[in-house]
Amino acid sequence: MNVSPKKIGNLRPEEFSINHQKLIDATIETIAKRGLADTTIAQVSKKAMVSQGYANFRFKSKENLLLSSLKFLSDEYKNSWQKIFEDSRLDPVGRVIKIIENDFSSKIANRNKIAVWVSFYSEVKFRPSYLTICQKQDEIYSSQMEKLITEINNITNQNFLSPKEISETYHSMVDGLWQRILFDPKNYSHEFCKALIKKYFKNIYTDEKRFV
Amino acid sequence: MNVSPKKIGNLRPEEFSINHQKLIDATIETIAKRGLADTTIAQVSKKAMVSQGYANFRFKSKENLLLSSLKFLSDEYKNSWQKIFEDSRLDPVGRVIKIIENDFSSKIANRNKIAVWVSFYSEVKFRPSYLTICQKQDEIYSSQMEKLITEINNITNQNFLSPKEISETYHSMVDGLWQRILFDPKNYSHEFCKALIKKYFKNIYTDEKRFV
DNA sequence: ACTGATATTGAATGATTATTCAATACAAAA
DNA sequence: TTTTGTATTGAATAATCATTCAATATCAGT
Repeated sequence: MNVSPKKIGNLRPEEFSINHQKLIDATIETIAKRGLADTTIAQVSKKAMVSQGYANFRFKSKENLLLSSLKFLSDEYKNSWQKIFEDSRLDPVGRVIKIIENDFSSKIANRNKIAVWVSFYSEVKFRPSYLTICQKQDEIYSSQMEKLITEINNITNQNFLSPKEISETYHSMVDGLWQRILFDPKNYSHEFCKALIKKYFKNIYTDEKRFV
Repeated sequence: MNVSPKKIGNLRPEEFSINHQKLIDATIETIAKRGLADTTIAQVSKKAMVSQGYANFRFKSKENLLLSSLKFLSDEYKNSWQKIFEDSRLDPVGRVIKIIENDFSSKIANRNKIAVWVSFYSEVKFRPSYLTICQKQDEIYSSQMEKLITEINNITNQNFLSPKEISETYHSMVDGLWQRILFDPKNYSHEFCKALIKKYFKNIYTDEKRFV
C-alpha cells in the first residue's frame, strides 16, 4: 500500500484540532458549494486534505460531521451577539443598531454560512438535532432582544407595538432576508437589508435619529 | 414475471393525469416527511401506488419529477394570489387583507407545502432550474404588491415608508414566518402570523381600522 | 377474436457513497 | 535501538438508488 500520511505525527490536543477544524471548514464550504445532499465525505476530506477514512474515524459518522459544523456556526453566531448584549458601553438603541449590523455583517450573513443554515432548516432529518443544538440559543437571543426593546419602548413612550411584536417581526425579517441573500445576492446586499430593517425601526421610534 | 398492473387500461389524457397528479402529490408528501435528500423514486411511487419504473417512465427522470412538483406548487400559489388581484369587488386595503389571509391560509401555508418550498430554496443555488420556475412569478407578485401599496399610500398620505420598503418588508416577514411555522408550529399559528403582519400595517396606516 | 398501440410492471444494472479495517508511519519512551 | 501507542491511510465492502428494458396487460378498432 502506498501510504503517505501527514507528517504531523504524534498529535497533542491542540494540533489535533487543526485537522478537526479543517474538516469543519471544508464541510461548510462543500455544503455551500454543492448542497447538503451532494456533500460527500470524499469531497470534504479531499478539500481538507486528509484521507476519507480519517474523516470518518475522527467524527464517527458523516451525520456527526455535519452536525459538528452546524454547532460551530451556531456557537460563532452566539458569540457575536452575546458580545453586543454584554458591552456595557452601549445604550439600548446603540445595542439594537449593533445587533442589526451583526446580523448582516459579512462574517455572519455570508452566502456560505447562510447556505448551511438553510440546508439544515430544510432537511427534516436534521430537525431534532437542529433543535438540540440551536433552540436554546435562539430562545436566549429572542428574550434578550425583547428585553432590549422593552427598554427602548420605555424611553420613547412608543407603546402601540409590544416588545414581543417588534422582536418577532425583526427575527422573521432577518430569516426572510437571509433566504433572499442566497438566491438574489445582487438585489439583497447587506446594505439594502440593514437599511430596510433600520427604516422599520425609524418608523416606530420616530424621535430616534440614529437609525440612519 | 408476476405482473398485475393497474386495471385502468388504455388511458385518455384526463385519466392519464390522475397518475401524473398522484405522483406529484406523493412527491410533495414524501419531501415533507423525509426531506429532499431522502426522497427516493421507490418511496414516492409506493405512496402513489404505481411501480417504480412507471414513475421514471412518466417523468423521464427523478429531477423532472421534482421540478414538476415545484411547478405545481408554484402555479397553485400564483393562482391563489392572482384571483385576489383580479377581484374587482375589493378595494386596496381589502385586497391587502386578502393577500395576508391567503399567505397564511391552511391551503397555502401548511407544513407539507412549506417544507417543499424551503427544500427547494435551499438548493436553488445549485439548481438554476428551480429559480427559473419561481422567479418570474415572484417578480409579478412583488410588483403587484408594490402597486397596491402605492394606492394605499396615496389614499392615506402615509409617505414615510415607500411602497417598495413596505412590500419588501412584507415578503421577508412571510418567508421568515413560514420557516418558523415549520419548526415551531405551536407558537407560530396561522392566527399569530396574520395578527403580527396586520399589526405591522396597522402601525403604518393608523387611520385604517380594518387591519384587525 | 385478432391486431396494434399504449400503459405498466418489476427485476437487473450500474453508479455512487458511507463505513470498515488491516496495514503503515511516526514520535516518544525505554 | 527497540518498543509502544497513536495517527492516518486507502482499498474493500456493502448498502442505497436512479435508470433501463424486456415482458406483460389492457383496450380500441377491425
